[in-house]
Amino acid sequence: MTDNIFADIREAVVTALAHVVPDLPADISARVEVTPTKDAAHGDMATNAAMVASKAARRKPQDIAQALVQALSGTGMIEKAEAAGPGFVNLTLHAHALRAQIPAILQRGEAYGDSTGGGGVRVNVEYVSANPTGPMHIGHCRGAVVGDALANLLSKAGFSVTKEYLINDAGGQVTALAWAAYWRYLQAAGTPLTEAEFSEIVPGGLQYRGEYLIPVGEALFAAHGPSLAENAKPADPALWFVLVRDTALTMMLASIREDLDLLGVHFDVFSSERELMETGATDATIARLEQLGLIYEGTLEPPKGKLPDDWEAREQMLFRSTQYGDDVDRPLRKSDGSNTYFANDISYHADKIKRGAQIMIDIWGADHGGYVSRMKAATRALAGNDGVQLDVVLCQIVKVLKGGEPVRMSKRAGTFITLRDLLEEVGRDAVRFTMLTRKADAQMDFDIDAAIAQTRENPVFYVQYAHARCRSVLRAAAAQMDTTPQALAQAPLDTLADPSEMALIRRLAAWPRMVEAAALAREPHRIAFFLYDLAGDFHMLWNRGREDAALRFIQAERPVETAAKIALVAATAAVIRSGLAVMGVTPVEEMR
RNA sequence: GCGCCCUUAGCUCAGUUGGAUAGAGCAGCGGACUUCUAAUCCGCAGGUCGGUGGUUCGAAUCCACCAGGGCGCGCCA
Repeated sequence: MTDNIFADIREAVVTALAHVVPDLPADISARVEVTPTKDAAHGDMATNAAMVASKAARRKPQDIAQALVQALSGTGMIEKAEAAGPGFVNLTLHAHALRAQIPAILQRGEAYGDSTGGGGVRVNVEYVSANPTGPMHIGHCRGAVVGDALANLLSKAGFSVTKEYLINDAGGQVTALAWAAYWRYLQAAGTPLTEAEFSEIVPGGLQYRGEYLIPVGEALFAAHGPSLAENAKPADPALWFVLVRDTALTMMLASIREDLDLLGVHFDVFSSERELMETGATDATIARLEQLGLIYEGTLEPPKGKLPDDWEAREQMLFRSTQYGDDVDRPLRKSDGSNTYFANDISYHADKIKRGAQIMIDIWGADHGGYVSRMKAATRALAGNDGVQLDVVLCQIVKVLKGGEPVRMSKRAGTFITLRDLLEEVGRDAVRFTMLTRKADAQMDFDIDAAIAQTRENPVFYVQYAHARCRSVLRAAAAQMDTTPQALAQAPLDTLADPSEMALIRRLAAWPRMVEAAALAREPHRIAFFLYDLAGDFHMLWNRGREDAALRFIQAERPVETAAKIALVAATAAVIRSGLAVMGVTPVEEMR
């Protein structure tokens, strides 16, 4: 027996199938599925066992189905088995077997649905990894929520999960940040220059013009006075660059961590790209690839179609990613001899493997989609026979709407809506839940009004309301009975028999299976939809109590029935909390 | 030009990894409050799953081609 009633029944089916079809190859029985039925007329569960075994057994699916029906009917939890359609076996469980999930849920509480299926395999989930060059914005937010929920989901599914953030504190963006922070410093020092005049002396021009760097400039001036400039005019970068850069990085990272904290996202590991580079890790990684014969000096074909203005053929160090399924080989060195970002990123992934990751999952923005195949190629090259695997989850763009109109500007950041703006307006729970109401690889419209609306349209509200209703009933019931989980788990449940009660129990029993399937697919949004459906089942049952007094949860004259119903309500609340915990959303006790 | 992602009801989206008659919400129409909060619920109506072929017992799902939308395509990270 496990928490997962589907896994239990599947075991029974596979065992029966082994009797019906001796010598069945293992890969065939691995394909046997036991799934919930869509239609209650088909019983509680259906299995495809007869159909997947048909070819290997050289028997008609219907024949095997008939034999399975014989073998399974009336055994264990199965009350009835029927062959149907092209070879399905529909299973109807004893009602008491389904009801038995309720005490199981009450005993486990939020841990219900925890699985050992992951086998403790070490998974590294890397997400956000925003450049520390400014505040977090809406684009980062989706990746943060999806990554965090996926990491929680994998933990629940029995994987050993590390949550990791890579600080991209190297490269040209950081140089640009230093110059932008230096501009704010000059302003704090009372420079006579205009922004345009300053921009002319900045290599590549002034970037990052948002107001968020003003505190950095002020902090630099407070700490160092006018000493980093010459009469409030730009001084030799040798005098200030490292200091300004590091101050800006430190303050930006602190601000990002504050934002993440407000979002409820916490990492186990922060890795620094610059530290990794300074240890020479990238050169070591390139040397290793060279040993594998995967490095050569060569010239890439120009991209087809419209050429970049400054295109010229150029020989550079290339990685044979085409050997691992990529379209073209990829450069590891720029023309000035420094490493490309790709080279550093290979090295970073090698580092994650070295630290013990068996599965790496990267959460990226959709604009990095073109990068997936080369990084997977690099991982395959590095992993050799160890079988370390890289999965990439791409998060598509989020458009923020308010009153149906796109929202773009942020006062603080200038060009984008910040995470903090959104959190202030919508709140953490609604942001997190709403971000999980779409598949990651589908574009999302985030409507601020819809996210805070208190109607069924808003799944955040609808699920929270269901939980609050559960708690409300439990508070009321506590006046006349012991409502602790331990006490409720002892309640006789035979009186739970109404179709809407049984439908709710079936939904609850499907939760462990949902956790495993969503974790396998790396799709945390499924949790949001499951909870929405579960809330619907509960609201329906609640309202049926208005029409039919026998379905009301608290019935003063009938303590036995009441105890059973309250146990069901408590189990419902526990599963909702279990799901919300994966999503990082706080369950509410009452609506106000 | 090439690669990746997407296309499902009027609108916004699910679809349990290839299963049975494709499901929700909104919008539309009709109902349910003396009650554990009606912020909810029930019913009706709404579909050529972008298109055409293919794979097989079986396709919204897999493959090929086509159309439309998004993202990307050597010294950005």
